[in-house]
Amino acid sequence: MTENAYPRPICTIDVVLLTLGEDGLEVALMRRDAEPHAGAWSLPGGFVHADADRDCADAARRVLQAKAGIAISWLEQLATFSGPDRDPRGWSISVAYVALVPRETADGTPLAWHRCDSLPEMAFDHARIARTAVERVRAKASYSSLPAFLLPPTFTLAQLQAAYERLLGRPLDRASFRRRILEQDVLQATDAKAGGAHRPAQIYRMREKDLAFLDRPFCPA
Amino acid sequence: MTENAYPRPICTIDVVLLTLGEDGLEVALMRRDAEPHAGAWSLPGGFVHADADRDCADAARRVLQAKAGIAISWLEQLATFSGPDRDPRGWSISVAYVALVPRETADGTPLAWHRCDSLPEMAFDHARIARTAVERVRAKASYSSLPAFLLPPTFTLAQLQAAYERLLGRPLDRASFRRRILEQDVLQATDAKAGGAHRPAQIYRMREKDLAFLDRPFCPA
DNA sequence: TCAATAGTGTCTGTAAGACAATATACC
DNA sequence: GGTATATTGTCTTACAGACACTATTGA
Repeated sequence: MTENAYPRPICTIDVVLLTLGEDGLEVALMRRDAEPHAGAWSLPGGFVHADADRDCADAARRVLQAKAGIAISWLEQLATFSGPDRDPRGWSISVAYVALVPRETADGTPLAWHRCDSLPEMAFDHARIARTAVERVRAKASYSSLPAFLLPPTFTLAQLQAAYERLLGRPLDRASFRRRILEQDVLQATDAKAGGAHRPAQIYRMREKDLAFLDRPFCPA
Repeated sequence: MTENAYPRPICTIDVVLLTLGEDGLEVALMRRDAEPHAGAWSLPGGFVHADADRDCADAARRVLQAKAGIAISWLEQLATFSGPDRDPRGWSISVAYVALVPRETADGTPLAWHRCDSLPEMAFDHARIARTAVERVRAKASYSSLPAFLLPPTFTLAQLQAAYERLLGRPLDRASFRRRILEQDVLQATDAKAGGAHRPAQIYRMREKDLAFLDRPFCPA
């Protein structure tokens, strides 16, 4: 590796911020207010601030705080997209992140939420980035506790099962779901019960803050 | 996103080139011949060439061709590592890739191969990058056809099973392995048989060039 | 015929899916 | 008690793991 004789690429980060609506995943989009692609839909993103950001994930958190006013419960690096043509300003790199927020948090946000199965035209290669994120999240739903990060901090098993079902795109057996999830030891029963006009449900929270991997995944088929 | 008022980070790519030895995964390292960290072990890598590379993966392939003289059978983006301290020259980004080569290809290479379970001191954060790659490859072994990419284009079931076992770190039942792998329909029998002093084994090749995901993963435990 | 490895058949325990039965709340 | 949902129990089936058996080669 010799000293860099090459011009440095443009370096940005972009965030695919997702939440779960009635009809499946929704992504947060913004209208670009500057060129290039002014007026087009785009993912929240921006340049890395070398003086302030400790790394790219930190930049992603800063952008979410600035543009959506939220601190994120779950953030994961997705992939890095690069090439000479994706940004008209020149050879560029975008480090993309996926973030998940519960519906309630999403609704308190100035962002525009779009259903992921019918994305609008988007600036740069942002549509491709968003599709990659959706694939990743769906895949990860089958073998991890990821869907819990689309729910509020406490939830019932029925709510959790509904989140899995919407991500996996198929119904799950109630009894099997309960057995599998509970024996994974990722949930912790709280001392609260859900109200309502019927038998109240036990309310759970995640045992750990982090994503947990399931010993036995849900078959994606 | 406003016009970039910030200095652009240093942008490099690094490749964790892996092969499978008797005692498990081995990684290809080089001695750095320039500052910083001259003389230290490092991953093959380099700067992105904005005039020549179509994207970062292309840069990774170019580096492997130049430094190892090989065209790679499998290359996957691993993750991007970034921050102000990982490179003494300044705030930097490294897009890291994992590449797999069969033993025979590895041996025909000018690189130094080190066992992954006892890495030497390495330049930058390359040791961390290498560890992340090894984790990824081990995890992926349990639910995909990845181990086949550490073998020559054709192989016997016994060789494939041995590759899985070395990556998973535990023995697998011969009959179960055969059933599971064959019913996944990822292998294709050739018309050749392996020689040797015993009953010859059927020789297989991958049905597709790409990584295949298994319906039912091998339990990592 | 023996040694060594390849490939097949059978049994058993486990767990998932289906579904019925029971529990618990509010009305 | 009625209704709606939560939770538990039971049955059946599929399959992974264990392991024994058969097959095929060269020596």
